[in-house]
Amino acid sequence: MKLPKVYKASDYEEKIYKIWEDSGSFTPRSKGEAYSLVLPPPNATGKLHVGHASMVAIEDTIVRYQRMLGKSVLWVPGTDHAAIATNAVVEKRLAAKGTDRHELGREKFLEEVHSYVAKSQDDIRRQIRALGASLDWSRERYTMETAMNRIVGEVFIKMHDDGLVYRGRRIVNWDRILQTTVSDDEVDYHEEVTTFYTFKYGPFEIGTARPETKFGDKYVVMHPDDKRYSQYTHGQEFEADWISGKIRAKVIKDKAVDPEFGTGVMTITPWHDAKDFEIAQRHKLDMQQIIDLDGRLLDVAGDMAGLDIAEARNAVVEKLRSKNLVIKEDKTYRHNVAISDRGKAVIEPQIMEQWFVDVNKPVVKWKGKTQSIKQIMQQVVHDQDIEILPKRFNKTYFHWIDNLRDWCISRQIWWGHRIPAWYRLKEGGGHEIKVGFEEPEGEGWNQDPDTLDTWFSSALWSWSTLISAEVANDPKNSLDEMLKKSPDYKKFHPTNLLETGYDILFFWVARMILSTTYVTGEIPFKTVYLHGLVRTKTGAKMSKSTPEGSIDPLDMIEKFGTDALRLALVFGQTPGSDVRIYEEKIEAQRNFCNKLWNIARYVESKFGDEKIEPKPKAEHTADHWILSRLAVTTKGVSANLDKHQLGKAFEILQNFIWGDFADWYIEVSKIQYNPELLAYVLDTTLRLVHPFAPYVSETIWGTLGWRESLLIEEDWPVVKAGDQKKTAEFDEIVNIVKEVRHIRTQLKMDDNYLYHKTSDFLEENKDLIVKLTGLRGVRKVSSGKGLHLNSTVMECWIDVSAHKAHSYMLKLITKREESKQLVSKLEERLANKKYTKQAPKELVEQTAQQLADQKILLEKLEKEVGSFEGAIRRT
RNA sequence: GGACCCGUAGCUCAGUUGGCUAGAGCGCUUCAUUGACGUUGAAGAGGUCGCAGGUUCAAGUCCUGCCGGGUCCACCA
Repeated sequence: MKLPKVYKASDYEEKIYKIWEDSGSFTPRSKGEAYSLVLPPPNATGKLHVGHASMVAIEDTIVRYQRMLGKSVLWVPGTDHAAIATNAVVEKRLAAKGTDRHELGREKFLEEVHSYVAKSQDDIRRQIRALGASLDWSRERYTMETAMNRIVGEVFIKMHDDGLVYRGRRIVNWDRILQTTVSDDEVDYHEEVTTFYTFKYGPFEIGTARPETKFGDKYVVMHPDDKRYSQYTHGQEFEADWISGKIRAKVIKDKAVDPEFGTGVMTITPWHDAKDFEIAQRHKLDMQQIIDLDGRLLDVAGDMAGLDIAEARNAVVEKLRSKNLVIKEDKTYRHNVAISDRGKAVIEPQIMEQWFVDVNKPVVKWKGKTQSIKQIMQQVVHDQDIEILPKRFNKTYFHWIDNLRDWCISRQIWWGHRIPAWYRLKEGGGHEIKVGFEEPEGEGWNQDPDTLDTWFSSALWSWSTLISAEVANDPKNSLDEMLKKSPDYKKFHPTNLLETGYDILFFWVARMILSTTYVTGEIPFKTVYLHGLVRTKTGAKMSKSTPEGSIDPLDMIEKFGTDALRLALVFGQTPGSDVRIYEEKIEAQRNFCNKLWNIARYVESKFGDEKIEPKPKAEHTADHWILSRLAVTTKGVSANLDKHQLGKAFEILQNFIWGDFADWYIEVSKIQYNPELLAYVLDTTLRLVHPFAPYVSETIWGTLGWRESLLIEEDWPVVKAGDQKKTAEFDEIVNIVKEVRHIRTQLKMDDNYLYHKTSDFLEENKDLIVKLTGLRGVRKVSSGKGLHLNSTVMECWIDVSAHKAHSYMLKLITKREESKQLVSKLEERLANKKYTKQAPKELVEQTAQQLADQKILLEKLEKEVGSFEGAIRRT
């Protein structure tokens, strides 16, 4: 025997992956319809986590299926430079060495990052490979490679030329720890209980949770309709005693103020609050910076200048208290604090000059109309050019776009694509700005030190990965020429599928739609499959900080094998819903792989050295039955894979392999042996299972050696008309055998004879039944009046001792009661005129038929009970 | 404050546009098993489908309200 008794995944996986990769199976074939998708690029310095495993499992399953359908499939690998995250890691390493980026200088710092990335990039590549991902590594890309830099820069320049990218002075989210701006989407809000103060401010009472920002406040704002303050007019000035002494303040009336909240009056701090900024802009008010970029108070704070913002609150309150200006303190006030997603610092809004993408400017051509990128983003999903799975995310998507503001794309970190813009001091003040790769002519130009938001470059991923590096690196090529000169782009774009987590719908998916429609005039992908989060057994999020229940994919691969891990992740997988993963689940799938392995072992042992050609040649009843089941399974698996319902597809397949093939057909084959068909069923099963469990299926395929080619390159099974016929007879056998087993178990009759009313059909299959039930004999009963296969229990007359008969009778009585209930229920239903009139005809007919059948069964049951009662009385 | 999702067996979940006696896997109990199988096979127990109304011949499924759990967005000085 060639196959060992147990499938040990780790003995085969690495070898198999190498065979696949060397064979060129991962690169698209020249023939066939194109099918493409990109791997959402993992962080180049990241470590593989179970989320990656889930992503790869889903995508690889789809990719292998499409490949087996004969398509020319491209799945593009790549890694992401993850600007802020990587920048932070390297800065931390520098700090440990007692230095920092400023001491090192920009160039040295970037060298440091590059070498750090290069080192860890290999790890993630290896780990993705270990998952069995059939990615085309010859086309691997990296978001920070030089070609990408060129593409990203060109897009920036193009957007600038079209007026979509502009330099503006606006309020942005400032992270004081990372020392950079972050986008709205990178800000989280955490609820916090804090003190809400009410202060006396001139003739007013104002409320605030942030006294430490109030130094420069010189406007009080109230709703114009608020009757309590109707004696004050807009623009009216007054004097107030405030933190650093007497100030002159002004009354502003604005509808943004909620009269219900607090006293209905507030002061504003435009420099450090988005809403205040808007009010100030509306009324053209002065704005003053209170807090510097390190989070310290500026000179405006007087003797408190230089104090850290976190420490300033008490000082300010004490000062006001000493002036008797504190009226009320509510210590139970709940509000949300803005926290930076990456740096975990409290976000301090600041007014800064930054680069923005204008989402409302109608300058983009789409389907013959000139529109804003916001409108196009809405339209492509609305028109169903792009389908989002599950559908309910459409609503979330639209809602996000409705609230979308101009996107701040400049970051003050060094690691990233440097902004291709140049500044020069203008005579008489101000700056002159030029946008372009090359330093402009003339003296005194300096390049913008800032870099672009990571998502600005990630947003180009669907098509930038399809542009060949040589074409992109040639400075003569414009963006349009790059697209035209790239055969991969022409063949594979738009991509067919984008598979990613719903948590980055906004970060990435929406922005890909934004950039791609603008630059290429095409949608980036046709279908978006949003998978859920991977959770622990108890439903908690898997995170580094709470490792309880967390699953390390690499450990699991070693312990149970890649296939087992992948199957556990695909099991129950449906778009948009979270999946729980834990060891028992993986172990169960390991057992499934082993089951498959042993099916193959059995078949192989049966064949010995015989050369068998797999053929769908059916001879016996059971043969037709298994062929039919195989056809139904193939149909079901294919249909669900087409719908991206991987969980369902696999469930159908697993039920077939375990329940039909192993438990029934293999058992039957021990009596009625049809080698060609047995081989055929195994051959087809391996094809069906390959997208889900590539390693074990390929290993078996190779060991059996029935065919020259690799399984990965083989064709997906096709269902032929007629494959589904002739199953009724075997279904009967299955039913009878099940029933026989059932009664036998119930009565614990190990050696009793089982008398059958039997027909010629039963007689013909007698050996089979004897074998399958393990019973010693089936005796034909001569008094048989013909066979009623449909009424299950009645098939068996059992000669048993009285107490066994009694328990059997109880069983019969239970059945009879159930049957009675059903009969009366059905009768009632049919007696209902509204039902017979209004329900669909087929349904009524069905019900009538069911009633008739049930009545026959009931009659039989009653007779049977009667005869048993008689029998018991006799003994 | 706005939106979305979920609540079905001890656990994890299926249940299509309302329609046959509400299902699966795991776990548990019992029986069998040296013959492809880290076991596996057969069977059993276990459910007022969160609660209360409504629509309908018919509701786990549709509608309304409530309770409980979760997620996203906005944001209040």
